Amino acid sequence: MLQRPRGTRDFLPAEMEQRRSVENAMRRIAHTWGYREVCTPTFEELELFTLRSGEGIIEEMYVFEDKGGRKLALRPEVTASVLRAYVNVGKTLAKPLRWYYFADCFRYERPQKGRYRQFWQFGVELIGQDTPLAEAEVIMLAQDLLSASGITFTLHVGHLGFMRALLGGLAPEDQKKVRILLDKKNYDGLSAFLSSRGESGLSDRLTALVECRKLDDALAITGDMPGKERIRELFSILDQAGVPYTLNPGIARGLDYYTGMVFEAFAENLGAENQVAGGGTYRLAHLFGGEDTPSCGFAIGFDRVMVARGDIPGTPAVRVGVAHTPDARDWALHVAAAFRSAGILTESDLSGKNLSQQIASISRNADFALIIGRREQEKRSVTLKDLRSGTQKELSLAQAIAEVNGDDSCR
RNA sequence: GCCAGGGUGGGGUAGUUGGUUAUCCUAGGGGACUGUGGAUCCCCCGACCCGGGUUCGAGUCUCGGCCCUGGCCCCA
Repeated sequence: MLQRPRGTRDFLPAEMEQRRSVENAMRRIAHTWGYREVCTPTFEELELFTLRSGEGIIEEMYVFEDKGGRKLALRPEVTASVLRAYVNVGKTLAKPLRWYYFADCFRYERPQKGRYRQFWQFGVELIGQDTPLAEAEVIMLAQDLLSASGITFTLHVGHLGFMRALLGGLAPEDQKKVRILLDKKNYDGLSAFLSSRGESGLSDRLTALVECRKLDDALAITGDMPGKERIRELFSILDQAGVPYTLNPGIARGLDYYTGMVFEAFAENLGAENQVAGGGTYRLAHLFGGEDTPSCGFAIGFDRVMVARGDIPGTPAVRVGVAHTPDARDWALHVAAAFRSAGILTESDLSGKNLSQQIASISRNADFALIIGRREQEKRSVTLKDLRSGTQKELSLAQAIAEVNGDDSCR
């Protein structure tokens, strides 16, 4: 038997309904913040991604050549595409741009819990505004979106300025090594490494900074630093707005294109892959041939949100099944059409079996049965049977629709 | 790429020291039954992940691969 490709999934209706319900909740939230959807190609020129992240990522991408010999890649994330689109077709729009996307991405990695080779991201980019308020808005929107998804999570907010203030004296290569050691909490290794660079005093200050959870303490460690007032303002906005965040000066996000604020969100009960969102302030547009443009954004790992959320049964729509005798087919079709026009989920029995069997079949998954036989057809009426109470009555079409809709609104 | 544990009908399972036609539940389909309920009866569908090896004989032992689940690495 043919198997689906490794790291991909099939979603059956029950799961798709849950996914769509969360997706729609996120869309609604983004909409109320004034963010509008964009859609970019599923595949892009390979260079778009190597420009952003270096040649190393080719190993972890789906890369292919098309029939014209172009080097292409399935998108491993969407931010690069969105910024490319901005440079290509969006740069004359009035700033700031508030954009969001919901898109599947592809990475060639070892699948595990919350990690698949095809996965979905819900992301937001705020382009062309470089203020603490803009950064705060993006964080608050992330908070709003994750809350709406129904998961419990913690939000960690940091700023690259802290670490830069301490590491400024080191060569870029050494800075990277330090960040990796810090990220792994390998403090002995860190201390040894910094001693070898004649910076032994830095080690304690760095570890203190990474563990630090109060802004004043962090600033005390870094001393005077560029952008200090701006950082104060950002966190003051978050405090004023009551955003439940944890200060985490240790977030490095490992990437060179982040320029200031960075944040991550972690969900419970997700195992090793518990990060459900990440983002920050960055600059990318100039890499793709545009003007240097400040941007801020994040992506939510939609599949991880769904795993963290667990099964939350939705309220099923009221369902109506239509049973009919062969001589009443035309009236039955008319009745079904009228119910659907009224917005009611209406399934016609297609089997042509006798009424008894049709009703038996309908009663397995519907709330009401409509029974349409010659009697009803002649009187232009319907027999509506409430399958939960077992009661039934013969009604006009309009009355029956009102009855079912009334029941629906009580749910 | 690395480590560990797994893989028997669609789902869940039994399968003894290797030994008939692989068990049971459930789901699905069909029939009996043409104006009223999920019933009943009968029938059907459908599995040992794939390939090599050992053996008279492999679901069972062995090797390789694939896939799944955790974890490591990575994480744009």
